[in-house]
Amino acid sequence: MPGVRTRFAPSPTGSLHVGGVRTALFNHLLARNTGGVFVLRIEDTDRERSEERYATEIQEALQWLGLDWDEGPFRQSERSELYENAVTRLLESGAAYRCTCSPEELEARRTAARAAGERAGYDRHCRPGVGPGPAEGKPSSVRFATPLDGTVVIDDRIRGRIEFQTSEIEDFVIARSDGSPTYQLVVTVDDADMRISDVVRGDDLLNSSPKQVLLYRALGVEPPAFAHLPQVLGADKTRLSKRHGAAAVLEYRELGYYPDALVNFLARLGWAHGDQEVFTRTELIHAFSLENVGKSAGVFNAEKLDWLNGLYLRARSLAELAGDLREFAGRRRESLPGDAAWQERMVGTLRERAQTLGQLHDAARFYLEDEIVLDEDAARKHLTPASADLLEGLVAPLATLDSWSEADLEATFRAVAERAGQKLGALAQPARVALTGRTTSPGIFEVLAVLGRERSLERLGRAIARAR
RNA sequence: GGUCCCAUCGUCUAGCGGUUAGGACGCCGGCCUCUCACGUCGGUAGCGGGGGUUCGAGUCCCCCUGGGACCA
Repeated sequence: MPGVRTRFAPSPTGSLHVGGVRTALFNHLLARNTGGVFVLRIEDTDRERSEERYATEIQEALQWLGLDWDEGPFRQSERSELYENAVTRLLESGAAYRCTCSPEELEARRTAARAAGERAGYDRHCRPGVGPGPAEGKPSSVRFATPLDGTVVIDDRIRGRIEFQTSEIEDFVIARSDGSPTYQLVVTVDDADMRISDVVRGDDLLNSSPKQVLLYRALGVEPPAFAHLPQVLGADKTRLSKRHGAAAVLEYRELGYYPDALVNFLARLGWAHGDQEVFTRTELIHAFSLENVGKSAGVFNAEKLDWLNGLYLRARSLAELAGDLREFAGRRRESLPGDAAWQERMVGTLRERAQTLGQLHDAARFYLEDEIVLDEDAARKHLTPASADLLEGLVAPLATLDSWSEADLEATFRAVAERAGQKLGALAQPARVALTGRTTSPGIFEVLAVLGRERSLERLGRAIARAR
């Protein structure tokens, strides 16, 4: 069996979105688990809508996700000669013919046909031996001469056998009157030229597969195997677009998601391996198979991605996580104060409460900035005259505490609370608001320990003043 | 309009004729506890409908319904 060769062929007409990434991922996994080759091809034949910045962005996104390719990126815009040759060959072999019908003529006959209750497709007016033939001296497009009868069978690796009657396939255009080749032609010529063995793509292209098979035959090339992936939908079950929160993949980087988490999540959207939810890259590569890809469209479940990302985040060592946060803050054009050791202690107190680096960074604000943001509701509830007295009782013992350790801090709190005849919570909550500005935070002793004595006492003092 | 595809908890899914229909996210509750979270234990919730085939259908076949894609 010749080696597996898969490809990902995006058009640079917009940012790469998560649906596209999943297509790329499945192609990548299929190539990797068979020891095959993964090809990247930029389908930039549409000069009007293609933009270089998107071509660049797509590659950056794939690299960020670790979806490395073995060949390419090939550019269709640099391969026109190949397409022109193919059109010429098809014309010469009689598999295609010139058509001089103008858009107006086509539209008129189409309307008439529909009124007469007939098929709306091209009427084969210019096809030799069928219609009157092309007119002289008019601009011509090139159409494929679809066999008048017969069937095309797609043995889809996900959906099984799908049969198309060629009589239902009209004589589609393969080259426009300006000579530019159409999608059907270009894709087929490239896939054939690049010896793609498995075309894995979205099921929105399912209906164009029989046309491509016909082209392969006419070109004298054995068609590849096909696998049509179900769509990825937004929460409202419509196609993914900008409206669905983060659509562009690189936005997930800006939000602080891990590429491995996103890949893990996307792999499980439409594919399953028993009950397993969490996969390393290696496991993914070994476990993946097209046969286990589902057929129905799937909704992008953002909460599940968050959960998974939290798992990946918590699996990082403190040193790694501190490094991740430094890099992330840098991306936001901010930097972290303190040395690496202090940063590690800080993220250690926060990581169980964050699912993304963005959340981690936001939650770290009271550590990072001198001025805390005081939540008004929290202050009203916890910074009262009564709690001011309680907090006051903390000041002297903390100021003279021998070691600023979590254990000693806790002992001090418990002693102060007990002397006041209060539970620990009655003291801890006001202290939390005083130190962090909020009612929820890491453990109060951890917070004190990381903040340090000076900053802690200063914040306590200010809170007491405000509470009175 | 034509062709094609799809259909198990709210969501992602396991299931490949015999299961108390399993797991995960979410949600609800218990435990842990200085708050929140993490963790842990438990709970809620599903085979779209109708016909067949079969001793027996979530599973196989047909129809309907409902989604969707492409072409026009």
